[in-house]
Amino acid sequence: MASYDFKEIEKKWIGKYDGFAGYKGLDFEADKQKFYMLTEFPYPSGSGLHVGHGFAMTGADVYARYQRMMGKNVMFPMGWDAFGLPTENYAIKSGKNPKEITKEVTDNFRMQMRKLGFSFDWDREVNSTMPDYYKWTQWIFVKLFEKGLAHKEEMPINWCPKDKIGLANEEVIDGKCERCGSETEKRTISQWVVKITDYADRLLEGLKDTDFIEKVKAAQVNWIGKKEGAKIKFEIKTPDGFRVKPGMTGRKSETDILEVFTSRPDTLPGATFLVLAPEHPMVKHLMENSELIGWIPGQARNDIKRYLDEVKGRSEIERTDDTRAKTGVFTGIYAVNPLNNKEIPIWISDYVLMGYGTGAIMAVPAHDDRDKAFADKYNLPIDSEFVPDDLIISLIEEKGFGEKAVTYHLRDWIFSRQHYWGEPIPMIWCENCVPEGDGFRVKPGMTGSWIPVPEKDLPVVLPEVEKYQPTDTGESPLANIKEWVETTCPNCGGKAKRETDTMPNWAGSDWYFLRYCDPKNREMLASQEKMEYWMPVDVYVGGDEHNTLHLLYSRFIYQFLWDLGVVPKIYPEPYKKRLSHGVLLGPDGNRMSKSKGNVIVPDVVAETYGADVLRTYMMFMGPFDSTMAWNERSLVGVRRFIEKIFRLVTENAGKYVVTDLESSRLIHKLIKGAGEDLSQFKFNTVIAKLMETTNALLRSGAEVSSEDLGRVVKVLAPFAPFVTEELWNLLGGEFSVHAQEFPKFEEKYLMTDVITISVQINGKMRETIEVENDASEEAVVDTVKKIEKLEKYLLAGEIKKIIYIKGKTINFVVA
RNA sequence: GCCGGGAUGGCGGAAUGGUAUACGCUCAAGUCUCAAAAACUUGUGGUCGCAAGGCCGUGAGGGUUCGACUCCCUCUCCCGGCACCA
Repeated sequence: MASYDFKEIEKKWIGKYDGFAGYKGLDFEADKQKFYMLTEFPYPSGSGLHVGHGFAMTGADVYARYQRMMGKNVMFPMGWDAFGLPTENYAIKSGKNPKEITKEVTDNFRMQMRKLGFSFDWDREVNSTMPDYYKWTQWIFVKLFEKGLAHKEEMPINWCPKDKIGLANEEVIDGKCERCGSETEKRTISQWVVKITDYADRLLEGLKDTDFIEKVKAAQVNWIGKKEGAKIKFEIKTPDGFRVKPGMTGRKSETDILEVFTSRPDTLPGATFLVLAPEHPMVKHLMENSELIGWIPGQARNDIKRYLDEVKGRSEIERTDDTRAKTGVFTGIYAVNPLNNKEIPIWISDYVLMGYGTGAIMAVPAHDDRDKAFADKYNLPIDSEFVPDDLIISLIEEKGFGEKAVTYHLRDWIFSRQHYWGEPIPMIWCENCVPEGDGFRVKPGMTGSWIPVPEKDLPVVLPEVEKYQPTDTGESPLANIKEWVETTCPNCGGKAKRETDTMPNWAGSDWYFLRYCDPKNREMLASQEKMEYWMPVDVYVGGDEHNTLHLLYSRFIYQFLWDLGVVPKIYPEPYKKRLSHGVLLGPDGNRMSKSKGNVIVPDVVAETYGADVLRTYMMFMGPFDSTMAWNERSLVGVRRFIEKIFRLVTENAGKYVVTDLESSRLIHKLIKGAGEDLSQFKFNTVIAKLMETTNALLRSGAEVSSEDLGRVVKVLAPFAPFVTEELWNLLGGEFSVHAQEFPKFEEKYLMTDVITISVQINGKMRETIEVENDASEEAVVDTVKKIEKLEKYLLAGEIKKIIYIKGKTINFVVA
């Protein structure tokens, strides 16, 4: 019999799966339960499929195959999240068109995935950079605009001077650009902003409906960062006495009143000063409003100016470094603590952030370390008084100087990017129109307005440009294409200009799981019927790095589409279960990186060992969600296993009609255990069990029927698709093993007449004995008492108690 | 600091209240061979012992239980996420 030759086998079968019906999810299959298995679609980079992709996708593939074998109608799609900076940067360097680059790299990825035997349904392939796809990404944006959830705003943004791109808060890590690592600066640019904060509570609540693993839920909850507390109003003492109530006098309330947010209103009596963020509007107001000149003493005025300049020049990295000594400046004016009427000074410091709460805090040095540090530095008083927590809110509300309030860590989503390789934002600026009601009206000379591109004109196709480089003014290269920018207003037909910003990377991946349900639909993003059939995603496998942002954004968009009635109202969340896969480290135990030279390339491994060995090894390394280092020796161990099972089947195929009892027991035990483990994503122990069974059968020279060999082959099939197809074929099975049902175990083989139980004395294991399956306590006690070597323990004292757990153990308590 | 997850042989790991270390790697001995490799067989937690066997042993300490890797409390360390977020 020939030995295991993976090259031959993989070559023989690989083509048979092109267009193979068994891997396709059938819309509306009535006889079967649907199962939507999703794994993140990759960003196709020039360096090809990474072994990390291979690992995650193999896990998802194994599960999808298992579900198919369990009789489900499985949709397991794949696509390309292909907009993004690396491609753009490569285009800038090489002068190649990003479209062509994307075509090349996706072809390469697809070929690599085919080699690794992934059972994707290629009929459903999507590509976020194709106009027929991003038409709907743009359409969703228009809907956000129409519902008042998108608007353009002058916003200080994080600016990466190297990539020349504005970044969302979440794209800045430790004050550095997520992509290139350069330190970011603050710049004020007019940006599209999406009001995800309107959905903060929904996004929090919705988690209760899901079956996400704990750490994923925690990541979402943390990011949303809901905090309950109170907003408290402090009156400002003016030079001419106290202003009593907002709105009661000629002056605007903002002049007199400072509002702070606190999660500890009970510490209000201990508030000994107020601190404003340098960007707080009150600061500007006090400094620039001529009416208020004189409020702030001259010296303080100079100090404030100097401090504001100092802060402005400070990088994001410095500002968020909490080990840095606190800095600040006294404004020279005072506020009044509404609880005890004490006058407390108002300071400005950059440890208070404008983006959170109200941008102003009441400082309670007795209860807060940061306030304490500030108080110590500037010799401010400390007061540890507080009032009982349960009384304070009602007291505050009763007296009218504050109210219960909730604040969130989650910020609105900056949606503009000044780059070429992204979805154009489908908006047009018209000087002559203004919004009115649900629509627009022609009213020249007024403010002008942003008008969405009508659905019939979508998609706004990304035009070809000569240079992909962002402009130095911070505008996208699209701004240089005059004939594209200049257009007509959809409302008045007059001259108008297109938006030149493009969308962030996340936009295309927000809703791709919906498109898979109906990838070729030209009328809508997906038909109701198809979404109704396939949604929600049953299992979503992805990386930890997407547990906050991608997950949150896509849940938000789904909830928004739900409100629009675009997605069917079956399940309020897009994903039922979210699972995060582990990380593969290089052989040296470090993260794989080109500079460390420890990168494992899946193609190379597959060339040497075969796709089956590679896949099986990756699933055997450890738990699917853990971090593991690559180990070539263990890989060889898995190759030995595949060779053994190959030998077991080829040597016994067609030889026996009936399997001996002992072997049947082993095989049925395997089927039971493997099924349980597979359903819980415990892939490593499935393989361990397969190894155990294979070794035992080979060692005993068992007589195993072809039918039973087939059962073993089927258990291995999700892991090693090629070799199992070959073995299945050899056993006389019809193509394909991957269209077979997962074997079922028979209870009768799991029962044995004689079982081994442990004998414990005072809880300590002393001996194992063989007893009849259903032996009574008396019988077991009898047996034990006859064992000579146990006498010394049993006679050491009186037997106080005997605990007999049938089938497991008997414990004698001797004292 | 907050949140989440961990800590088991020389190594990756298994065991969710009942025989700790399954499975794989490593290492050793043996079979085969002129020899080596591969393959196969056996062994491989520590310690005492010629042996039979004993004692110890799942990060540390305590607790619950007839019995704890597993449940509870306290602590240490490691990994991941978030963070001058009031």
